[in-house]
Amino acid sequence: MRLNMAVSPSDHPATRQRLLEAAGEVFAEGGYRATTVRAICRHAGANIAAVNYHFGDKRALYVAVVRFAHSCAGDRHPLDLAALRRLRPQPRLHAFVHAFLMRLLDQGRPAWHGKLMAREMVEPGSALDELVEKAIRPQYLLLASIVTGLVGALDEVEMRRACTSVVSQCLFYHHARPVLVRLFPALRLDQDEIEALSAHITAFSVGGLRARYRTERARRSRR
Amino acid sequence: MRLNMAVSPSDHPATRQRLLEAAGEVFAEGGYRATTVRAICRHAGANIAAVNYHFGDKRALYVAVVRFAHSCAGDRHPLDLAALRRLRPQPRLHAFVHAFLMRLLDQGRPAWHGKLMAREMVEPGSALDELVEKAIRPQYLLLASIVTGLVGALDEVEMRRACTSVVSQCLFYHHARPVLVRLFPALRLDQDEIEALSAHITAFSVGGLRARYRTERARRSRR
Amino acid sequence: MRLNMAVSPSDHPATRQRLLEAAGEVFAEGGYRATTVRAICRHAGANIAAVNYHFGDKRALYVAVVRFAHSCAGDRHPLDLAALRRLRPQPRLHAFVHAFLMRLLDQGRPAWHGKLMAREMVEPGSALDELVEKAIRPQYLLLASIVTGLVGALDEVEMRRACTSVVSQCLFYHHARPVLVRLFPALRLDQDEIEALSAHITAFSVGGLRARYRTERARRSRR
Amino acid sequence: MRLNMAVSPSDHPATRQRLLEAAGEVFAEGGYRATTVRAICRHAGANIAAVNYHFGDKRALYVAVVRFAHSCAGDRHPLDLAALRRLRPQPRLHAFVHAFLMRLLDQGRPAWHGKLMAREMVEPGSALDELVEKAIRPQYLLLASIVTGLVGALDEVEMRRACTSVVSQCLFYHHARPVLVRLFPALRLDQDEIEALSAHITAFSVGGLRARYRTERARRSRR
DNA sequence: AATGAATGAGCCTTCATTCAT
DNA sequence: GATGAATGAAGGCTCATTCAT
Repeated sequence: MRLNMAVSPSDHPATRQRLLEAAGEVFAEGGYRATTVRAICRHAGANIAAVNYHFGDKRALYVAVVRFAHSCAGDRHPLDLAALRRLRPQPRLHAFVHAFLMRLLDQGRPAWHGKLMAREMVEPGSALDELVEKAIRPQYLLLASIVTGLVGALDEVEMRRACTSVVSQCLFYHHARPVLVRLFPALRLDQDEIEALSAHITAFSVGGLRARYRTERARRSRR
Repeated sequence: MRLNMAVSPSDHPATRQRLLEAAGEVFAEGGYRATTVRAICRHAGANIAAVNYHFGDKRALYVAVVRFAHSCAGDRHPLDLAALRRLRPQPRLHAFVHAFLMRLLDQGRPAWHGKLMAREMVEPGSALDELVEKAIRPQYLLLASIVTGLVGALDEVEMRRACTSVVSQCLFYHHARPVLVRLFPALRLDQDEIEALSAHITAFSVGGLRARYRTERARRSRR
Repeated sequence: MRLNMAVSPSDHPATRQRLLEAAGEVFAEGGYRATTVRAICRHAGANIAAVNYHFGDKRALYVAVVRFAHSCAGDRHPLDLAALRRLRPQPRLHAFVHAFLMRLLDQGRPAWHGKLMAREMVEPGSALDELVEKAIRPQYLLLASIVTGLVGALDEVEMRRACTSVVSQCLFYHHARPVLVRLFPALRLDQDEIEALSAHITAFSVGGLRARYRTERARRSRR
Repeated sequence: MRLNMAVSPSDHPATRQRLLEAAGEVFAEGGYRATTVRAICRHAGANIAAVNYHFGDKRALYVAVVRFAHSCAGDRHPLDLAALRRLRPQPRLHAFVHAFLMRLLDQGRPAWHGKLMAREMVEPGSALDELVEKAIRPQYLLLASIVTGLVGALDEVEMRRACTSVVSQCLFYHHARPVLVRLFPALRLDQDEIEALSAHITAFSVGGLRARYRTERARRSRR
């Protein structure tokens, strides 16, 4: 009887936390609308009223899930900014692309973070504003600095086009996965493919950027 | 006399057709799940039972809509294959990219074809298999031939990577539009931007493809 | 098979109507909050979704019920205004009080009209504004004219006090019925009691009004 | 040692008491059904389980509240029976009416006693039987004695009618307040109006009672 | 004595679907 | 061929209540 002092917080992981993880998975799988709180609760082994008790309502739970996903975004595939800075421009872009793809395509658990965010991008569900400012814009600025390192400074419009050209190649493998699976039945998005893909996207992008933007000045400053 | 065998589909402006168009718009806007048959029928000026009468159920209507969208895919922004073939490789890619972007971003009505297909790619709804074979694979093969024209023959894996790198840059502007709107409040995806974007994506892609794939053999065969 | 041509509109009284009547009874019995649409539908022999189909939602049904109750308010105990005008002041008040009590206390069916309105007065449920303007104010103006006939013209404030003194005696038998049946177990609010009550309230009120308001001028004008 | 037997109810400012007061206010405001135990506990600054802990369940709390309201009924507007007896009949009725109105309409806090009882009269909630015997019948008997002082002895039936005619005029201002507010937007039930109303109801009632009941015998006995 | 977490019944509403003309 | 009415399954949410400290 006295033994359960330290038990409940550890083996009964707070229900709230279980709810958060379960909701993450289910939301990532089916989207906001198609997901029922009943399914989430069943998945979390919790009562139907638990989500209302802990989060207020379905929408608030969703926002909490997105926030949570972002909060532990770099846990598995962190980007060491200091190390990044020590690399030369092209390897730097490679590191960025690689980490990006890993976060999106990693099948390990919890693998729903990337999926959830990608989904939120396509069909915004009241958490996108925050996500953009806290998670996406910093990544954009990081990529922009890498691009500047490669081809020199660009004005705002061109920088936007340059960065989207890079980033879209990564996200596509997530967004269009259902199509890719059907179009290329042989495709396996395993670790090897991620490596090859990182190399491809990096080389393709560097080639594209240089062809489009590298001026004499930039070329000289590279030497 | 039973004369109405062939009459009703012609004299009444085809409730069935109106349903199809209305459903296309609404599905494209909100997705399968979020769209109600009531909304479709209201939009089409038809009775609530019309969907089930003409198509059996909601899912069958959806499949019919996707099929219909494909059947008139090239109506507004057709790709003249013969004309395409007369162009040199880079302008040929530009024509492809331009038509692709137009189909996705054109705000005119009925502009739901591209939107619907893009959506179906992200969240497959039982019509994707057919869509892939009838609409997407032909486009892929066309693009592959254009790429071959630019950098010579590639093996299956590299061709897949090359084509996705091109196509992803176009689709991204549709898939990630909610993010882009927030990230770049000044962005307007109007006709001018579509022109600039076509040029950018073409130049970027040609640069990327050449940097990555152009061999001596390909260079020579280009002369 | 051909026999049911005229059946459905008559023995299947429009569902909507059955819903209206059932809702009237149940709302009158338990109030807006305590009443469930399930109970209403069960009572009406209709499906749970019927109220949504015919009225939109619970609140709209409630408003429709109040409106309906008012629309057939005078069906059972109408006040013949022309006949009223031919009476002398005191009998005129008696007629008013009598009709008022009948409407409130009549046990016949549908007897929920009065109950519903009395309830709406105590605990307003989004239909009171309309009820006041369409049903209550006209009655108030009628009573005011009767009072004027008895004691001469009064200013607005005194007229309000005079009329409420009269009307409250009637409504009390409805509002406080639960108390009355406990306080006076012998009390039966049958037809006889209603008659006696009408006489009592009339005499009491005329006495009260005259004691309080009758001036010399009014007394003279009465002759 | 188990010293806390008699301690806890005294040193902690009686959660139970705070609960009782909070419940009184909230019940009086919204009625039994519409009031949630959560709202009560929040209002009392107590835990959600406190109600069930201290009272068993919601209904038991309600009964306790009604009982409590009655137990301190005369705290704010007491009727000094001895002083009452020294007054002449009409001032005695005035004092009764005035105290009654004050209890019902006083906006001060805690003013929920009268409101709660008035509500319980309209919609009995399992505490009415006790309320009638302990609180209402004594008041009725007191009023009956005042009426007897005014017009002499009456039989049970007439006494009931006489007293309800008086009392209904007071309660009406509580029961029908929502209607009155809409019907007479200028009406303010402040202290001044309560004074004027007491005078009006007293004069009206005395006039009514005398007109209806004063016999020669009663007139003589008054001298 | 008192609490925060958890429960499950039940409510209103929505939806795709079917029925009976 | 086409319709308005009706259906029942489910969904999100609220609430009084109980459990385990």
